[in-house]
Amino acid sequence: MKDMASLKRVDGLPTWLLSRANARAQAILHDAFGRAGVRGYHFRVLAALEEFGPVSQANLGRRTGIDRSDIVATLNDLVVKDLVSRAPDSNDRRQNVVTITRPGEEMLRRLDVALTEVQDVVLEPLNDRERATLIRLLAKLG
Amino acid sequence: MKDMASLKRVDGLPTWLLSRANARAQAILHDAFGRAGVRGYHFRVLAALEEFGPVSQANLGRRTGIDRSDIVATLNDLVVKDLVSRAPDSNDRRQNVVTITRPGEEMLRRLDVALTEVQDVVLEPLNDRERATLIRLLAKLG
DNA sequence: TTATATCGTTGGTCGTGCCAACGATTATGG
DNA sequence: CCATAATCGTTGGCACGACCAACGATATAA
Repeated sequence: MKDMASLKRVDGLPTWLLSRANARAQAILHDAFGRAGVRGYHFRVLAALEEFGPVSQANLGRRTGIDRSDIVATLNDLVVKDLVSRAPDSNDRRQNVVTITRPGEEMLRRLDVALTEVQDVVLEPLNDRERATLIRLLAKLG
Repeated sequence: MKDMASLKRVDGLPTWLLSRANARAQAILHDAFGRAGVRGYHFRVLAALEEFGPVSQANLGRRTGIDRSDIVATLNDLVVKDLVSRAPDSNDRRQNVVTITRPGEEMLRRLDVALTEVQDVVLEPLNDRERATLIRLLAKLG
């Protein structure tokens, strides 16, 4: 959202504050990811692949919380960019085995750096104590 | 998002916690609004109309932070539901004058109740002190 | 009066998140 | 052993919030 002259009716409401804060955070994140040529889904899939090793698409979906159908599209992108390889599973011909490639791992490292920087930009208005408190409360809220 | 077995790489990151907490909050809100037959845009437009009185669509967009083109679609819905009336401005024939109707005001009152309840559901995991702190920190973050 | 600005509107795009259904394959239970 | 059920990848769709470009009509400025 560009900007707005805050409505009395929503101003200060937790749901509103959450959506504003999140919008700002996601904008910064989206920007950083965009500079690396990826979106959130790409990162999550790469992260899951590196954390769990080669897995089927269905399992990838379960571990990332991304719908099977969206996993397909995300993998299509990643395969084209050679960040991931997709091969039929010889033990179960229903499944594919998805593996992160070397370029994929390198991309992930770059994204890690970007991600860390983003956190700092997002939390910039808060001091260390406030940051810790916010994280604790948000985690409780989850 | 249905659920997921949290990735090490994102777990605990402010951007992630914010997005999770917001997703939960918006799901609850979306649900409550849905039961009343409206979406977020509808509420924001009604709220702005009641707060500022009859205004043009462009001004409605500025005050709500909603794009002009989306205002058009939102008003189309609201007009059909008789929650709002749209008439050409006789002083400036480029503009329309948008006014909230009686049914619109009644709807707004119902939405107010729902909105208040939603806040409580969203904040349910926190005690009063924590709620105040969260609100303060989120506002700072905005 | 000519140029510029604003208005409503149409018709897109994007990202995230869903859901239904299909053919292919594998597992399960009578 | 065979029928039924479950799972897989995939296609194609929808919702929602957010944004953008461009149009004709109208109004304001230089």
